Amino acid sequence: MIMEQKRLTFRDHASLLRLLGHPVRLAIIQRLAAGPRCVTDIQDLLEKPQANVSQHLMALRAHRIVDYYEDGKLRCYYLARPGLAKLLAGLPADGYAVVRPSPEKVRRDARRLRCETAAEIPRNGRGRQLTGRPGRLAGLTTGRNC
Amino acid sequence: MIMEQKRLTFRDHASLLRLLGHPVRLAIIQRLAAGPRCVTDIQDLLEKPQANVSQHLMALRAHRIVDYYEDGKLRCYYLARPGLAKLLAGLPADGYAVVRPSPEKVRRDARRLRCETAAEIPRNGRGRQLTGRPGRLAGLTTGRNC
DNA sequence: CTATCACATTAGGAAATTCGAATATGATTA
DNA sequence: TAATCATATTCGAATTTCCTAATGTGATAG
Repeated sequence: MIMEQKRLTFRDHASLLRLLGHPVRLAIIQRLAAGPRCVTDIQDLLEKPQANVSQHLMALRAHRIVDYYEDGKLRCYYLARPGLAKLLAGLPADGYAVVRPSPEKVRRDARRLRCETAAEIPRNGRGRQLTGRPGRLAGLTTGRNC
Repeated sequence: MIMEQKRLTFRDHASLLRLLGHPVRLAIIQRLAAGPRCVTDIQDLLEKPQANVSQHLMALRAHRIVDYYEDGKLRCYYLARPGLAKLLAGLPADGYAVVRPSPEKVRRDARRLRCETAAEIPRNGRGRQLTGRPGRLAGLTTGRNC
């Protein structure tokens, strides 16, 4: 089995997350996680108009989240990436824990990283300046540290 | 510690995923995963204009993905939900495995679920019909099974 | 062959997002 | 106090997303 490791960019991830970020599409994924379904059944379960469900399925198909086999005149959709669905199912439990670190530590760490940034960024001469920003740094404003 | 278990809907999940579904916001989260940062540093690292970074931070703040402490005239942003960032980091490895089940099994399972659907849905008389769909089912079309 | 079923596709407008430019604000420095 | 720095907010336009209505299509039933 040949694996293409395509080095995914933020853009790739973002478009996948945007795709998942729709209530109807999430509902479709949840239903399909329980087993394959034909389009009409999905419609009935979600109580959404046919064209709309079809469009969302098309979108999911385009990113290979789902796929289908034909069965007579039915199309049996199934999850092409079960791992993704499982990840989504676990999202609230893992992802929603809010943390409140001590202000002092946050401030200290931010200052330290700020100093490292000055070295990290190749602002010698003038690096790439894609946007019309002035480019502060190396002249670190307030003599707070470093 | 009191936990509000707010029973999250698809709508909630979707809006969170949409929020994460932007390359600049993902980049911000990645940077903050390495430690807290002030806004100017984030700007420099991402090479994006100030207003834009500020807007994205505002969006992330609104969903409590990030928060900040003040340090003089700086604002030190940090991840308020580290678990979410970790989940995002692991996303490509876990979520991208594509599966290809046998057509026969998919078709069989879809048929079986289709039959269960007929019982599951309370279409007696006429249930809620939010959308103007005709409402097939119980009259299962083709005598394929059940 | 004709009708119907299951689904896809197209077209258009409404709504939401995104971004840059300009402006505002509040702390700090001179 | 005036100037500046770090950041936020507002405004409007460009772009994208979403949905409904209408129509197209291929398989099957009659």
